[in-house]
Amino acid sequence: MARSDIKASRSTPTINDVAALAGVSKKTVSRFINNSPLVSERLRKKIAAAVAELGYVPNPQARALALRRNFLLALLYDNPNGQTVLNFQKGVLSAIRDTDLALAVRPVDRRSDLLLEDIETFLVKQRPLGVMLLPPISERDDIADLCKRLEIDYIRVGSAILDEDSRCVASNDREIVKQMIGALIAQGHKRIGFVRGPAGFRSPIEREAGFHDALREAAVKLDPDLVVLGNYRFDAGLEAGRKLLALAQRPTAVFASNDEMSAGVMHAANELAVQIPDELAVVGFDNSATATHVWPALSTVHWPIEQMGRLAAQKLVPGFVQLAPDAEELKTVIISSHIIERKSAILS
Amino acid sequence: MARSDIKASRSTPTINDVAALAGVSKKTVSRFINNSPLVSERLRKKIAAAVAELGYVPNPQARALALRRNFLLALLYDNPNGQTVLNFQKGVLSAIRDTDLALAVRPVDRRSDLLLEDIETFLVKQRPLGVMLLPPISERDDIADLCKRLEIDYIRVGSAILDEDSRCVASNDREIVKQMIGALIAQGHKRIGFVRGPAGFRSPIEREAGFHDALREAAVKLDPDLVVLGNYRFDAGLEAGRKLLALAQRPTAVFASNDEMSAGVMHAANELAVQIPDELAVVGFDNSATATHVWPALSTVHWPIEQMGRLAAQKLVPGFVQLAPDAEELKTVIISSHIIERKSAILS
DNA sequence: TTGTATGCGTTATCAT
DNA sequence: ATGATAACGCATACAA
Repeated sequence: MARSDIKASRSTPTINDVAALAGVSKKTVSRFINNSPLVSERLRKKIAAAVAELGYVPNPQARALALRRNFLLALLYDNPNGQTVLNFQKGVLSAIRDTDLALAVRPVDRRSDLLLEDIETFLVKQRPLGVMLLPPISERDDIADLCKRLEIDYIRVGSAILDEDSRCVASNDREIVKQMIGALIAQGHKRIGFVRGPAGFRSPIEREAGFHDALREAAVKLDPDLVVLGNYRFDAGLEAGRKLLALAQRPTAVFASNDEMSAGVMHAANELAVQIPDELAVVGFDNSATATHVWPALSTVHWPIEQMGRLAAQKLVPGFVQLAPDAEELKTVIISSHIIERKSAILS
Repeated sequence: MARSDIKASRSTPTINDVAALAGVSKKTVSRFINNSPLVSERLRKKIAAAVAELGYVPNPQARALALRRNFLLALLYDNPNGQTVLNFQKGVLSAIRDTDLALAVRPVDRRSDLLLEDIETFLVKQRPLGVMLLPPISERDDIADLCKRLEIDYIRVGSAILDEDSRCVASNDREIVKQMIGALIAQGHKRIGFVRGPAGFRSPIEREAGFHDALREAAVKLDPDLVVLGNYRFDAGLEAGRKLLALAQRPTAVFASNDEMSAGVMHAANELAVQIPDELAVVGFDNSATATHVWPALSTVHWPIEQMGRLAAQKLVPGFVQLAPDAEELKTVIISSHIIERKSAILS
């Protein structure tokens, strides 16, 4: 091995070893590593050979110290639907696969008084290249401002455009819900129940707006009794279903603002032996695993959260993604959802 | 502000600033930071005051460089059930909350030829304090050996003890499945279908062993037709259910090795209008979200994967966990599952 | 118990 | 285009 005549570096080779073997300075090797154009083709080759021979891998900790920045993407969320986090995470990871980047996940508590301090501590410590904010905390301007102050890039993810285009990834919830409700109306439904998401957040608002849009467009009048509040959890869906099915004039269809609540609505129907979809059509939103597990399988909106994760990562660190998407793609802000028809509601 | 008379450090304060303000050397501050006993009470107070005044936070990147070790826990997994990863992750995060530690997640592909190189590259780059291996890759000795060679602590998580006590966290799958099947037998079931997990892994083996144990103990003879192979996914459960229900002598109960497959079995029953639990009792394993979403709600084994995550983190970095568990607790290896009775099978 | 000098592996500055 | 030298912020070895 030629290694021995260099420096007897038993441990992992450093930039110095590469420089010595290639007969150049550290800085030149550094330039090579960072793809600087300021390296002649001749030296480039020599260095490449040295790197290969030594099996040199740049030390990210040292780079982090020198650059005051870690090769890390951070994912901040406040415990929304577990599937949401997981699927988003999956998208991010697929984007940074074969990359020097790592993903750090960080759950936070939006109800804590120390939320901002918490996040600041985390960001100051980890100094990630960028931060991805999942709903509902993506809606908070103070968190975005904090990132700006700390000079850390961020992407806000949501059901609507929450920031300038380069800083956000969104889905078209309002439009797709309008389409879904429209499909229900086209099937003859006139009394459509709507199980809303929790108050104070954007996605429930967007989805409800789509509901209203559809009714308005079809000139179906809104019965306030048919709109009930939920919190995106199964039990809320169950309660809402019971309430809706106890109405003197039952709805013939119910849209729940996410799949988990849809499952609750279906349970309520099962309790009363109300047949789905014959006596009650049920549709949801997310297309989570639950959607296929319930019986009958749930007709729902496919929320492209995984793709949103991939896009978020790509927009955050365009230079790093392997399959460098073309500039056009990086300008994308909205990823469209689509409707999936299964058995819980006939839509076409 | 006294800050100005120190060094006009506009940016984030470093250990030097603290040393200057407290009138001590860097090293003493370093000792203070690392809770060294070699610091007098007098200096300790002065330094604490300086730290507080400056709002000093040690730079983890610098520490990482000096210590050749990152303040990071890594979670390695090969795409098992999404819920599993998520719940485990949740447990880990709850353990390292309010800690300097961060969690990096890393999915790998166990079928790739480059699996080991992939993991090595990741570990060499990130240099985490420790790595947690989820099943099924936790079962691979070559990965454990790699960690040893790289001198990175690891914890193997599984359905059985896979390594020395200090290096693993396990659940008692065999025992709990035996109990579950026993409960079914006690309810009078004699023909019990068993949907197995994928071949080549440990958890399916353990769970099937529990099944056999129970039959043997109750002197119920095993009908090979009642054991069918699955792969932990919904479709496999559906297929298995169809197969079992097509048998001349139908089973009166079915155990599926995870909830997702149980949901599939329930679909098969629904297709044939076989009533659950009256005509067919169905039980699962995991107690995932799906278990409550299906109708009737699934009686299942609660697999304490979140607690396992917490314990894994605690065992990996006992010095870091906030709520320092007593030594006794850290010796724990097996976290017991328990049975949850819902509506899909009467168990008591 | 406390301090000094040096190292960790990289990048930035400013020469040449 | 290339290189010498000084950061980056902390920890370790060794003195005192």
